[in-house]
Amino acid sequence: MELSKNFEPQAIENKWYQHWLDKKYFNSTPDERPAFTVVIPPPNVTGVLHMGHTLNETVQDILVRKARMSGFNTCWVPGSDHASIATEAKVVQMLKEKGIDKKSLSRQEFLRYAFEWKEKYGGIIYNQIARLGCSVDWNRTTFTMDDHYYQAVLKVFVDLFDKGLIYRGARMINWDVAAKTALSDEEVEYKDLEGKLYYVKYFLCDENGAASTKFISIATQRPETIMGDTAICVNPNDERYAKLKNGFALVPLVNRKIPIIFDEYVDPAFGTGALKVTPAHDINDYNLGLKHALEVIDTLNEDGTLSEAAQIYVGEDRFAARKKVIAALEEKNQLLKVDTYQTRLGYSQRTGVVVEPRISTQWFVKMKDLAQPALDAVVGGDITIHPGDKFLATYKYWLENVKDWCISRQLWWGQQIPAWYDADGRMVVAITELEAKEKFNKQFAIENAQLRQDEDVLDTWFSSWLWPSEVFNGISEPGNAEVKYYYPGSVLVTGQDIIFFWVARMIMAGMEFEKQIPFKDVYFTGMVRDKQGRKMSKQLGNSPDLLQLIDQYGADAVRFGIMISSPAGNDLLFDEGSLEQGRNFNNKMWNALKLLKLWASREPQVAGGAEPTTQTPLATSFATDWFQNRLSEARSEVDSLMQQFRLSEALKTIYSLIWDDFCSWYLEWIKPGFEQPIDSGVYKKTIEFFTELMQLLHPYMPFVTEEIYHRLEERTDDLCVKQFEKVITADAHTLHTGVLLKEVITGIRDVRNKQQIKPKETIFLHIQTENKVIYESVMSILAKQVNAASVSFTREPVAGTITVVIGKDKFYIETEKPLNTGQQKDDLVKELHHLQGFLVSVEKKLGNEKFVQNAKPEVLALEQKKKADAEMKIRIIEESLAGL
RNA sequence: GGGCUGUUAGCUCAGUUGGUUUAGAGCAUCACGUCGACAACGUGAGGGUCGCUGGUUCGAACCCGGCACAGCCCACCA
Repeated sequence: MELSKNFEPQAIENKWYQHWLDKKYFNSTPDERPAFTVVIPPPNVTGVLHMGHTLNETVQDILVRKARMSGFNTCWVPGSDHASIATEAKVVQMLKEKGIDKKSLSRQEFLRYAFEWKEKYGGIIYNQIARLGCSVDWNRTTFTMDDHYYQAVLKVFVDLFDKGLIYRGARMINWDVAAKTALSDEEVEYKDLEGKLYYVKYFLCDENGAASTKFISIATQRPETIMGDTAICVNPNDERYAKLKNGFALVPLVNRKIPIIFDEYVDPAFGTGALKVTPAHDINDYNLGLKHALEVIDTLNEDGTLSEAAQIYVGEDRFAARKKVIAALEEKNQLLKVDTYQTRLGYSQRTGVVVEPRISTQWFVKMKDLAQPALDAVVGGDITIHPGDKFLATYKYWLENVKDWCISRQLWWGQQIPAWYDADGRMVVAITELEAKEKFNKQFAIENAQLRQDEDVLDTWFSSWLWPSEVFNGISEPGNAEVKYYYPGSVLVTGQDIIFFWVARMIMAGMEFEKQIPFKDVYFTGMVRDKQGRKMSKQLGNSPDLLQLIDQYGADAVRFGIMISSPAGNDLLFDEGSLEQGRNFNNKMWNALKLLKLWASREPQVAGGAEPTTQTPLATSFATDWFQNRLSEARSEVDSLMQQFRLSEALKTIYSLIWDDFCSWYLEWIKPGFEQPIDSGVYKKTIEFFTELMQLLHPYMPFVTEEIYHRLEERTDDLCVKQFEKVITADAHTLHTGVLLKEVITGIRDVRNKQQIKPKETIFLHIQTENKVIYESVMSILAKQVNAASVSFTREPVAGTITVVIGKDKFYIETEKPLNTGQQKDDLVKELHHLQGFLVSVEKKLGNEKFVQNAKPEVLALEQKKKADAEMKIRIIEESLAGL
């Protein structure tokens, strides 16, 4: 079959992916092999894969494929998350574009639209995962709103409620005014910015509310909330305000009388030392209000507009109202001054609006008891975090200081909270209405109660925390055969940004419901940024389209590019240049394949046949010997690196093994002469090496390796499931000879370059060495690689030549044209200076009595060897210089 | 405000318990090259007083203190 000039990924990717699917290589059922389980961090169902996912999925696929080829029964579960807020916002937007207002729909109608939307767009991410080559078990695709999953979430809710770990109550929570729902603390992102501090005049008054001309000045960031003020607070030790004891003041604009209270919470040094207390709209004020039994006046509606309670500017948005309040205060001469001020505001992670602290009745999970086992699992070492040093402290701190988790959301897209109320506000928690009625009967002796289910749904993370277990129906059918076999998972690969949202909570859920850790290792990938280090974002337009990249470079090149520049745990600066490098790597291997095919077409001789072989058997046998050992050496390096999750370094090792050792050295060493056939034994060995290389690389670049695997030889099996052989320990002596040979070749080529000897011009090489045996074994390789017409040994320096010194050996290069000894002399002098400097430092060390006394014997011996080597090299160079 | 991490070649990073020939790789750069796999290539080269500063040590990129800069996480001061 004719091979194309370059590797063409488009032509083979779909073919092989389909083939792997047809062969069911990715499908797993429990058997006698050990399981290697990975659950995908489920992306948002209506999302598209961004570069962060790409990195994540690639890392998982590498680990899974490697395990699959190493005797494990691998099971990688794909799926997606219903992402309640994000998806609901998209559906609401879609409806709006169609001219439909969410409010005009019933819950059922809305959910029908939402499921339609999910069916339409949910497939996009799965297609992208497949295009990337991910070896997921598609039969196990799970969605967090699948029936069994939905039931599992409800079951867990009821269970935790019965255990007293879920409660309902009015608390101050974070409110998203755009989505009109409560948020958890984790869903709020804080940003530092420059705000303004307004100093407002509050007139004092008597207990009847009669205004005085005296006033107290108060600093606030949020003048639009003053209508909700229910006190002014000062520090009891602040002498300036001591005379205000039992006093009152009037809220500006609305002239409501409020008490002046005293609490040490107030910092006299900040602002004016007096604080307006607005319990409905600030967490600190709320706590202060509780302590002093203050009235709560909520002046905001759920959408962030001012409520009736505000009395003025009712219905205006909070920020518009702020401007109006400021203007009104100014007009009444009650605005004293405005300062700029560094502050921090909380924004909703999903909708981006400024979050409003709001008192509201919500459902909460008590976290303290759940946190302890999750903490122990990681601190005790049952779960290992990679890179550990970086995240262990963060994880610990969060769990040790964890607060209760607000899990109710005022949305429709999600699992509806299984709490049931009757008209009198009595409540039970039960999965079905029928069960709820039974409970009502039991608890309240009410038969056939008229019940209404809680309108709210649960936080998305309240379903995703069950993921490692419920993808195997571990919650809905506890102890089933699959969950027993696959749980706990092997490794969880995810972004460090969801360590609290998801990782910590999965560990809690695992410990609570399975009584076992959910996975043994956690591997945190860094964040993908652009090459200038900026976050990827739609606004900057620096977030590439994955499918377009795959079309352009091929999936293997994308995987290569993202992995080669992805040091463990660090952020990754994404640069298309690295994809190019991946594409070039594909071509390099493709061309090596073409070379082998070229040799094959020249009818390889039968080894030991009648015809004389054209190669020096000794030389080719060294080449194959050497590469065999080099391969073993690299394989154990790769294994060790991968075990430490140093995937980028492992890839670099393989890359260099293939490009440098195999293509640049080995193939050149065994390359037959012009129009000569290759020795069949060497050819066979080479096919084996190439095969092993493809196997080693396959987890990283599955498509090109599978293709080459099948083109190297007719096969009935597939690389995808080819099991790794045991690594044989490499022979150090052979490896060392290889290193020496490369060094000699490079040294001589360097001289050729500097002397401007054309590649076609031959040289005569004379070797002066005490170790002839080594060079005899590689003589023909050496001759070919430096284009020497002859290689001979000598006991004496050869006049009229250029000398190259490698180790203890000298190489005299003789040519027919005159040589530039000036250049040679400069180089030798430079080298001499370097060695002399080095010698001085070694001698200094050895001359130091304390060193000789304290250093370990092997260190001392090494230093002495260094000294001897340096002295010898200096002597050799001096001799060479004398001969010039 | 508290905590964590980092600072090594133009860029991105290695450098494993302090000693392994006075610091390594990839990319980028430069020179030469179209030779029968490969110019998306080959051969070779140049490039770093390891952020600064004290200290420990016979010996420090590595250990300790201080400083500077960068990044991240956490925190209710109006």
